[in-house]
Amino acid sequence: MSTPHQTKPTESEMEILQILWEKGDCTVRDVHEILEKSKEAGYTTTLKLMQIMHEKGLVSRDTSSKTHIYRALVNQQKTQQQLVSKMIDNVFNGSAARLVMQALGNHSASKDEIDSIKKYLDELSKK
Amino acid sequence: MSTPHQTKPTESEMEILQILWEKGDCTVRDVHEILEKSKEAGYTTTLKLMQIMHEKGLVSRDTSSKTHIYRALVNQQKTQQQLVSKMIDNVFNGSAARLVMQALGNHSASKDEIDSIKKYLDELSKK
DNA sequence: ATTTGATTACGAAACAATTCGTATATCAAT
DNA sequence: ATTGATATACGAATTGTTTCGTAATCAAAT
Repeated sequence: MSTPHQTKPTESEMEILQILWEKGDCTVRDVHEILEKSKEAGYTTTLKLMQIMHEKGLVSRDTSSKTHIYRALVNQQKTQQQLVSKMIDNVFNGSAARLVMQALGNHSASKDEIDSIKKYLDELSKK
Repeated sequence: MSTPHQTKPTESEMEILQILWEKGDCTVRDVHEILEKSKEAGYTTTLKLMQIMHEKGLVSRDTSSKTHIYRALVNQQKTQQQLVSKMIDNVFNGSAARLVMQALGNHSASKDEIDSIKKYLDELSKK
């Protein structure tokens, strides 16, 4: 019995998954309105993407009413893990530590974030 | 004066850049032989990829002898930063901390690695 | 000089991702 | 019933990536 090999979501698909993970059940319009804030896109483009995601099994779809309701089917943690692992391999030659430092070296991490990571590392060390 | 907008390398291009960053100057055959260890690929496929990378300005090419010599033109740190930033946005909703924890939560990080990250974080905090 | 082997050049096929126009269906308001 | 607004379905164009076959070129060995 083999796991049904989950194919890696594309960038556009990730944008949509983010929204579904946060909001839960969504119509195409729900998703599209959020997407529009950060991106130029036609409605039917978003629709088509979500239909394809359904074909791929990334999302479920409730078609009982005229307006379909979508929901993420793939797990957020698992998907993130999958993508991070790939990046560690493909970009950082297998070293998780180097990825971490690169991610933190940037301005992007705030003092609070750094503290919470420290705490997390302490937890890890204990084991 | 605008920066010459460096387009994000594809996965295959990253595989090749990794090799060039490590080895320095390489012929197509050099690269191909290393690539073959971890991947099925024809020689002309590798050649074509490197030619395209040259067109894109990712690598330089010395054609003074019959066998051309390639070298990475893009900076390793900058490229990694670019890809990590994109992933933080696209996969982790802008939170570097969450990416870091995801990367570390995995089996992958050893005790030594964790310690070196801690040290790094202390340096960061001081500023 | 000819052959052999390795190299680059070129083009095209195969595939995947993205975008959107147009057609069709449904429902609610008139 | 008709209209208008909104939804999905479908197909196709566009663009980017990957793959590789074939031809042309060159150099070394015979």
